[in-house]
Amino acid sequence: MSSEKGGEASIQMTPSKSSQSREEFRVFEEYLANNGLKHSRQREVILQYFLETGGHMTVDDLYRVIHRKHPEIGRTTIYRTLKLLCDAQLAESIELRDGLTRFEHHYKHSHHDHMICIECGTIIEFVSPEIENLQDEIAEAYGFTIDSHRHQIFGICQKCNQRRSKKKRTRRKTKAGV
Amino acid sequence: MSSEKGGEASIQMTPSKSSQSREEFRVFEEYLANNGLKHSRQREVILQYFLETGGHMTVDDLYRVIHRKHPEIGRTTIYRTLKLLCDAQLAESIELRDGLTRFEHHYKHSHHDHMICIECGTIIEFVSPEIENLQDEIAEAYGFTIDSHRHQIFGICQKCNQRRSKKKRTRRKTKAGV
DNA sequence: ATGAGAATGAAATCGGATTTCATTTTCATC
DNA sequence: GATGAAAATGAAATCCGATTTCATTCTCAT
Repeated sequence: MSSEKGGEASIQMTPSKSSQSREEFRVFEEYLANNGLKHSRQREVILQYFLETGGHMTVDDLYRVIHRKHPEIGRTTIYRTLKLLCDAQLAESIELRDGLTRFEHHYKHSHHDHMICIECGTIIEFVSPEIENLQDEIAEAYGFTIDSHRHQIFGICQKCNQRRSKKKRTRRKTKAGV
Repeated sequence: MSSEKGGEASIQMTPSKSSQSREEFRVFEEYLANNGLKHSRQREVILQYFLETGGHMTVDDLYRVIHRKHPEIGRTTIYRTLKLLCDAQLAESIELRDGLTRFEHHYKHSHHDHMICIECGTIIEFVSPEIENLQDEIAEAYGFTIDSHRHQIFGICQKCNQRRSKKKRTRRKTKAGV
């Protein structure tokens, strides 16, 4: 799950030049300027890697990836910068059940909830306007004003289901054979 | 929220004799017996207080309440016993956003989700079969087998809403007066 | 160039939860 | 009722993600 050596092919490790022109960088610059904060090389690098890597990264995931090329950037700065990115609405933090905070891309990403595979860790995003509506109705019935919510479904994803049933079939065959 | 001095009237501090006859004690005894575990005075006391106090207690809430009458019972034992109660299906742990684990009564309590007031901490339980159905449909569409879920709505409860609007009105009046 | 204020990063600290370990308690067996 | 093996206890140590501290470095308006 936490990409250590496996999924490197799918994750861009060396930010491409084109990413430099991403809107997100402008948004971040603006945010810093509007808040009397300063630009820094570290912040730029961290945003770069945050954008390049898939969503749902932990601080440590990101730290390990960045550390290879930028061993001078510390964990603390990554913690702080990710918090800044959240404040700037570029990132959003989510917490599943493992106690780790993960960071999603938030810029122009619409609201969604999560299904999490408890076997392989895959995170599937889903949206259900119907559920959101029911939620609003329930809140209203209680005189409750919604600020935010989290809706997480834990279970076994399709791939792991298939892997499991394959294994079971094999095991059964073996048993019968013996 | 965490009952330190305020809501004591509503929380039974000295377990009544009648609580001794609760079914939960039998379930616990059975669980212990079936798993080669031993009965202990501490475990009985902890279960007693767990049942007597309202749901959604943290380990520390429970520790403070128990400590007054039973200063010899340590936090560690409370941690361990609550875990046992979860294993025995008498309790269920939930985690909100404050990083603390809370324990609900689970015995013969049906599934529900939570609305949490971000002002006063009140936890409202709600059930929505419609949402559960939609959830199942979504999972099925993804070939996902649900193991469990958590659905938490954060916002302002009715009481706090009223308190707020009252304050606002007063403030407006004051401003106008000055 | 320069200086005030912000950013950095290593190390210390925080805090809830878990583990360790020496001691005590439980309970089946005699 | 005594006995001993196994479980339970609790204080202290440890874990671990996250935050804070603080001396140093960097940014950037002037």
